[in-house]
Amino acid sequence: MPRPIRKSTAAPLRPPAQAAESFRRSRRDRAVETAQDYVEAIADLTVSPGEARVVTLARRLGVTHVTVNRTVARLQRAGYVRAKPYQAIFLTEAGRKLAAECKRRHETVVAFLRWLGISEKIAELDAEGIEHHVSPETLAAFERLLRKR
Amino acid sequence: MPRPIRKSTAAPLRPPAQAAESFRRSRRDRAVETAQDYVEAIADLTVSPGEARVVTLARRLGVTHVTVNRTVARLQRAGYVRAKPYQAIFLTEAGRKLAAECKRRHETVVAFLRWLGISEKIAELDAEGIEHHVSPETLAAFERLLRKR
DNA sequence: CTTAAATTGTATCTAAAGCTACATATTGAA
DNA sequence: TTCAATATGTAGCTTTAGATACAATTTAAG
Repeated sequence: MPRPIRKSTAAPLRPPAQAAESFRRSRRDRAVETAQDYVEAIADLTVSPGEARVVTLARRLGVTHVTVNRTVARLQRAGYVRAKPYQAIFLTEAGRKLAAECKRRHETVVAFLRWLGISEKIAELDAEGIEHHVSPETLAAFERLLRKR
Repeated sequence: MPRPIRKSTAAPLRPPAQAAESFRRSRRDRAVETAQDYVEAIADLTVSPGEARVVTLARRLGVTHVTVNRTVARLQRAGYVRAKPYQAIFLTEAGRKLAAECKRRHETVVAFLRWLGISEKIAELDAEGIEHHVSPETLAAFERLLRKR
């Protein structure tokens, strides 16, 4: 009964494709977020308590050791970590580089939120979600503001 | 060979659990992000071109009509939309409310990024990812700054 | 040196979100 | 009114990320 409303027979293809771009990026981001969280946590744990083990990672990330296991295997395939059965997990050069970038970006986002007057706790919480979606341009804008504060 | 390094026999449980909180929230958020993107898109399309159809939504969100179909079914189970086979998709009262909240938040984030000097295009792109992770506190801080600009 | 506890690994399930390929329904135009 | 094009639906595959239950290994303590 109710017929679809269409502006023309030839459906518009350009404008919608452009509008979809931000959604696509947002989704694609999700695939690397986990990797970033893991390498950052591994880098932390390698400093203290001295090495990254499966259970320690699981506690830090709030998941079971099974999830950690599978994800670490994937990160190894992707070339970010080295891991052998029943041993500690180490970052590769690529992993260390990624971790450093993430750490810097995370700290910038937290500092920026703190500058806005957000409490330490909320800033940490929000940053964890936000940091993965901040473009270089926006990160630069954050840093600019923090410098001239 | 290499033995795990442990500070004490009784592994610390409190501090790590607290650290894991932000990761858990960030992950939990992901589950509702899709719902928010969909209801916002449906609300838009209901205004123009007049109704939300499966293909239109698919083009807007940059996915196939199959994905839209399955997700719309889930949103219906969740009580956000009404949808019957081969007909347009409508928001329920709950869906309209959620869409309005998302729209307002999205616009605030974009306006804030624009205020920081970010270009329209990048602001839109970043906002799409960031908006889902902005707490009420942080949103309020954005609005405060925009008011006294 | 044995053994209980902790850690790590494996098998298997679930759910979300993406896809292609194919089937069915609807619309609009000849 | 038929029919081709468009829209919608369905079947089945993939990946990611979570889980429980159970098996195997390692560590630490007696």
